[in-house]
Amino acid sequence: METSQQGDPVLRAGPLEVRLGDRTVLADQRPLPLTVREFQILAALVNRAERVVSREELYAAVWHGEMRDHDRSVDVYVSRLRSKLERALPHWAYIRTHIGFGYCFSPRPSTGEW
Amino acid sequence: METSQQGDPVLRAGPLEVRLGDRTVLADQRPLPLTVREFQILAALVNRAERVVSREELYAAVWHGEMRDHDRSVDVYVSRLRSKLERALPHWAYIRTHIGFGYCFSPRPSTGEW
DNA sequence: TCGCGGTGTGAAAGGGATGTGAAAAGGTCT
DNA sequence: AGACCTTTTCACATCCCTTTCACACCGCGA
Repeated sequence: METSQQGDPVLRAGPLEVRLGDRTVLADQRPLPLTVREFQILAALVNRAERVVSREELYAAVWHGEMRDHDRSVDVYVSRLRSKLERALPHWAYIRTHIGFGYCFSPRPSTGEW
Repeated sequence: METSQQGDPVLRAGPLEVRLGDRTVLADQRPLPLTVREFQILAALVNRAERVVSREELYAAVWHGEMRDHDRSVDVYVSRLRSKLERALPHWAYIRTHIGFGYCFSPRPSTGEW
């Protein structure tokens, strides 16, 4: 993965820039404020870009524990993350749902109507 | 079998790429969305490529149980799988029917009219 | 030609999975 | 304590997946 001048890993995907090292996200060069959990979810997904990640794996990566049955935490934070990303970058989609398994970070220009 | 950077088993057959490890299928490099059952059927077939697989074996591989007489589940999902594959890759055929036995994953360019 | 077994596939019912707003609980600062 | 923000949990609506049924088609044998 690309790294910044300070050596921090950085991911660029369209107008989105995720600086894992300093816990910063830029959308069109503008800072996108995320809460701790939101950033952790995003980071976990970005670190596994283009791979389908199970809810259990995401949960373990963020909460460091066993996910209880029917726990919806992951879904809730993915929803909030999507919401912020979409408001900042309306013409891009980043997180895809894989029903029955989990999510996949897969940036693409949104095909929806403008 | 070939493996990806993450060490996941990958099968390439013409323009089709099946990543068994991360539950992803690419058609001409583009993600092909499959449901759980569809992917399981495909995975079971790919794992037995070029072999004729009985309905019973496919059923056991996906549903983990004894197939009831006259159960059509396998047929239905093979049909849906074919449908999605054909829509994504019109000039290729992947699943052959062996009447009275089952199916066989055997990729080949389609000979149909253009 | 008729009947029959085998297969392809559309359609519908039902249920599980997901998106998401909102309340409850917890933390931090002053 | 009070204000404010975040995390957690709950509840509900919606979506879409699975399952099952039914019908059509095909090839074959009587």
